[in-house]
Amino acid sequence: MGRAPCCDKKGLKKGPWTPEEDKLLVDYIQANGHGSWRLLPKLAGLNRCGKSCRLRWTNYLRPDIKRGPFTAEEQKSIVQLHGIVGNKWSMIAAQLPGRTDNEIKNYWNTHLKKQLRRMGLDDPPPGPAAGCPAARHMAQWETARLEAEARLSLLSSSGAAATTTITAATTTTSASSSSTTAGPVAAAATSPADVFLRLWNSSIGDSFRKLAVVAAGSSSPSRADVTKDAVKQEEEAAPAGDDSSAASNEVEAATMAVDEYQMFLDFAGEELGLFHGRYGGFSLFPPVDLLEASLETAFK
DNA sequence: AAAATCCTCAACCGCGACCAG
DNA sequence: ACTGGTCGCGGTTGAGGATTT
Repeated sequence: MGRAPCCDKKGLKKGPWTPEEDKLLVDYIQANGHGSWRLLPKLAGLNRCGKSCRLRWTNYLRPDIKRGPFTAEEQKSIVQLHGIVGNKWSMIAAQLPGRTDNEIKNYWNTHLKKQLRRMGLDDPPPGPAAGCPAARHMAQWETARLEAEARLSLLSSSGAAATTTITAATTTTSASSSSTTAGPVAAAATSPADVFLRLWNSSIGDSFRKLAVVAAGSSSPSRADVTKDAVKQEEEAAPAGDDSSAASNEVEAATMAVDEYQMFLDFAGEELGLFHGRYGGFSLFPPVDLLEASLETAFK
C-alpha cells in the first residue's frame, strides 16, 4: 500500500489551516526563516507536519504572492510556456512573479484547458514533441523566438542597426501569430530583448535545449549545446565596462552570432521542420546573407 | 426553497532528486 | 558506492461555494 508517510503523522493536524496556525507560521518564519521544514512545526508550536507548513507558506502565506484573477498577459504567458515546457508548473511559475506553481496548475486545469479545448486544441499535450500540429506549431514558434531573441539581445549592445533589421523582420512575421508578447515579464525588464535573454538563460531555455538534444537524437554535442556554449562565450567575451577591447569583441561576437544564426536556422529547419514546409511553411527570419550585410554595415 | 450538479482551489500524497555522512 | 534524511514537484482529492434544475 504505497510508501510510508513522509513523517510521523500520529496526532498531527490535517486539513484547512486556521488563522491562528497561519499567524504562528508567519511569525516564526519572519523571525527565524524557515530553516529545516521538518523541525519548523515543533519550533513554531504547530501541530502539523513540515511538508504541510512548507506548502501553506509557499502557496498561500508568502508575502510576495500576487492575489486576484490572472490577467490576459499572464494567461497568454502560461499557454505559451506550457507549450514549451509542458506541465513543469514550477518553471512556468518562475516566469510569473507572484504566482505559485499550484495556482498556475489549478488555473490551467480548471480554465485554460477548457478554453483551449473550445478553441479546437483538444487537450493540448505537454511540450512541443507531441500533439496536434496547431499546438506544436505554436510551441515551436515560441522556442524559436526565445533563442532568436536571446541572440538579438546579445547583438543589441554591439550592433543597433543589425538588431533593428532583424527585430523588424521578426515582429513583422509575428504579427500573423497570436503569440507576440512576453507577458508581465517584459513589463519588468528594460527591453524586450533582455527579457528573452533572461528567459533563454533560465530553466525555460534549458528545457528547450534538452528538448533539442532529444530531437536531434544524437549522443554527440548537439547544435543546441554548441550554441549554448557559444552564447556563454559571447557573454564572457564582452564583460561590462571593458571599453578597451569592446570594438574587437563586438565584431567577433557579431561574426559568431551570424554563424549561430545559421546553425539555428539549419537546426530548426532540419530537425524541427520549423519555418519552411512541415507545418504550413512560413519564414520567421531574413536570409543569413541579408543579416550578414546588415552587420557589415553596422560595423563599418 | 430545496436538491442536485458543477466548479474552484487549498491541501494532501507519493515519487524522484539531491545531499551529507 | 551506498544509505537515509530532506526537499520540491506534479498529480489528485475533496470540502465548500456557486449555479442549475
